[in-house]
Amino acid sequence: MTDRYHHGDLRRALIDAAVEAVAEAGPSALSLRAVAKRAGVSHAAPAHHFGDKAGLLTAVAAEGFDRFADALERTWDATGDFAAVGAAYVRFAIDHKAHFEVMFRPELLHTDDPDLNRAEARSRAALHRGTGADPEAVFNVRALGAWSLAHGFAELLIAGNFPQGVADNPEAAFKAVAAATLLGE
Amino acid sequence: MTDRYHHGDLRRALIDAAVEAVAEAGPSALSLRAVAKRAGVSHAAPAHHFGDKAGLLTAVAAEGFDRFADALERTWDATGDFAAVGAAYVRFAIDHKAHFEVMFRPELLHTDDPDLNRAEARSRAALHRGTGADPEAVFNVRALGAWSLAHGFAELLIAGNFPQGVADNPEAAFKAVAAATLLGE
DNA sequence: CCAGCTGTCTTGACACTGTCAAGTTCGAAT
DNA sequence: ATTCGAACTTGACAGTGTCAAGACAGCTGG
Repeated sequence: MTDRYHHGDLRRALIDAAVEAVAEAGPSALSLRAVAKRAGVSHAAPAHHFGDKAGLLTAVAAEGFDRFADALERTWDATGDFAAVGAAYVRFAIDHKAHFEVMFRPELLHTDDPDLNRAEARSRAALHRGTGADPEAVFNVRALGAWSLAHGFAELLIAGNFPQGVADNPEAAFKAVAAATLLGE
Repeated sequence: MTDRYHHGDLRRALIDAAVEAVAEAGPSALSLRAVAKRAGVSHAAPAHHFGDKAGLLTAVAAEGFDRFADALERTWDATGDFAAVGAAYVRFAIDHKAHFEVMFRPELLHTDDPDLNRAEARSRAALHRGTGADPEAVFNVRALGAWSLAHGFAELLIAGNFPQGVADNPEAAFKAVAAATLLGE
């Protein structure tokens, strides 16, 4: 039924396939040929859309940063609470593990990709807002601290460094940690 | 002069070569054959000592955790101050970027390796001590918070997500961040 | 002194990888 | 109706990890 040529939205299908593959075995084990097979196309089809392997991962990362920004903005608008934004940070890392594992790994990406940079900037702005920092300041210690706390928590958690109790309810655990460590207003 | 067989301490030489290679291009770009060439041996020599690629990276990670524990213990003994331990955490990530990039990436390692587990436990104990947490408690929010803060700061820094001012003097920046965000005693 | 054994390293092979060049197919514009 | 260009395939190449087999060195017991 489907033509061999002109798939329709192969770009989309390849990104989805890549996300699945990354979710299963991590970014370093990703194979372009396996992604192509998963999408039912020839082994060189990905290169046509993304240039090379880093190009495909860059597209995944860009999509990740966009959804990330969405999630952060959404919970900030709904709660206006930093701890909630931090919990959303952690939740995103778990629910979109594949995206997250790629987003902060510049050696796998084309860091000058305009789409990636745009999505990155969105996330950065959302984060800045969520930490209550002055968006004009280039160097805000409160913002760096809040970002570090949420990011470190997320990284350590998805790498399996935290005890079972944390993994069972990560958002609550993060809120407890934030309350116990962060300075008040 | 050098025999082709019985190198002397090939295991050591291979680990060093691997560390150099990782430092240059990251763990995912590591090639066993390139490591072998760097050490001046045949392409299959690494497999004999480490089994496979993950085995070599596991050895690197274990060495990393040992040096990491050393550094943390040293600064805790010298200062007794958490912020100093956190700064040492960050300093280690910078000075031993290659080791650090491998240590927290379980999908690249043999996570059941006894040597790795021993070194990991050493680091964990040193960290626990450095955060002033009860070593018996399995779930200490203060310890998790301090660990997350230092780890997140280190990860974001070496991934290039922080402004230039932070990279210029990372230890001072971390201490400032810790002072501005962490609750007091 | 020397036979055999064990661990160290090499050689050769295999299937798989990313990337490139060339070819094929199809939709659309002219 | 023809040309044109984008989408995708096919085929090739060098490089990869891993495995089996072989070559070598040094020790161990006679």
